[in-house]
Amino acid sequence: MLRLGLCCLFQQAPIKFRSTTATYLKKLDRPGQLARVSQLCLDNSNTLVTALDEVHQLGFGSFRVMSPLFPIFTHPQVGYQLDELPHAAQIRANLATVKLRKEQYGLRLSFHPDQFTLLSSPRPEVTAASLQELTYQAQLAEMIGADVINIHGGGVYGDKAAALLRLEQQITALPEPIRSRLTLENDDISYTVADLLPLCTKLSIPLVYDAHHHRCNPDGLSIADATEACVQTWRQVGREPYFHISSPKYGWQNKPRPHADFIDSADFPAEWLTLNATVDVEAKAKELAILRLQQDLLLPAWKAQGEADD
DNA sequence: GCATGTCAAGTTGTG
DNA sequence: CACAACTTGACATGC
Repeated sequence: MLRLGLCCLFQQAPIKFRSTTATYLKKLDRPGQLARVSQLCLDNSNTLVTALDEVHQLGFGSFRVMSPLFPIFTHPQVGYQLDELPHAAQIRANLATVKLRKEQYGLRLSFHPDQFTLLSSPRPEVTAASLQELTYQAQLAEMIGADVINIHGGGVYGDKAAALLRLEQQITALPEPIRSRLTLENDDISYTVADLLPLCTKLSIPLVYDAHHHRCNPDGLSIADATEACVQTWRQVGREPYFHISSPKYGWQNKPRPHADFIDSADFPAEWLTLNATVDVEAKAKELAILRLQQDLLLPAWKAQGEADD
C-alpha cells in the first residue's frame, strides 16, 4: 500500500512551529539565550505531538520533520545542547510521546536537511558544519524514531567524479546513527539517479527518487527504470522505498523548478501506485494538496496495522 | 495593533 | 557581478 507524506508544515490546520534568529539571540546574555531557545524547543516538541495527531487524523502515512525543530541548534556562536536547556526533561518526554504516537499510528518519520548540508564539498569547514547538522538531526531522529535523513549530492565543483569520490569517503566515515539513516536524493541541477546509483549500491545507501527533479534534470533513464533502481536500493537494506512528487508551478515549459500549490495527478508516476512505498508530497497547499491527490488517485486513507476499520 | 524587512549556513545558473 | 532559487514562513522591530 502507498503512503502519502506531509512535508513539515500545514496550510489549514492551526499548527505552527516557532523559530528565532541568531541576530536576536546575540543581543541576549547566555542564560537569556538558553531560556529563549528552551521555550521554543518545548513549544515545538508539543506542536510535533499535535502534528502527528493531525497527520493521522487526515489519513496520511508519513511526516517530514522540519530541520529547525530545535531552532538554530548547530549555530557556531549561539548553538546549544539539549541538556543545557531548562526544559530539557519535558522536551525529552514530549519527544518520547512523539515516538509512541508514531508507533501507534504506524507512521514513518523523516528528516531532510537543507541545501547547506552536503558531503561532497572540497572545503573542510563546509563538511564539518554538515557533520554537525547531521549529528543533530540523527539525535532527534533517534529520539522520535525517524528512519530517514535525506540529503542531496551537493555541488559538482567542475569535476563530478572527484566530488562523488569525496561523497563516498565522507559517507564511509559517518558514525552509525547517521549512516544507518542517511539517504541520497537525485536533485534538479547536478546529481541524477544514474549519477548516484553506483554509490548507493556500493555503500548500501538507499536512494530517494524525486520524479520532479528527474524531469528537470534527466539522465536517460525512464521513470519506470528510475523507480525500479530506487526500489532495488531500498530492497537491499530491507526497507520501504521512498519517493518525492511535486508539480511545476509555471508548467513544464520555461522554469519548471518552483513547486505548485497542488499535484497534477498526471505527474504522478503510475508505476508507484501498486508499490508498498512512501511518497512525500511537496506541494505548497500542504495537507490540502495531499487530500486532493488521495481523491484523484482513489487512494485509501493510511491506517496502522490492526487499526479498526471505521 | 499592524506593516514590513530580515533571517547561519552552499552552490549553481541567471540577469 | 549580484542575486535568486532551492520546502517558506515567522519573528522582531518600528511606526
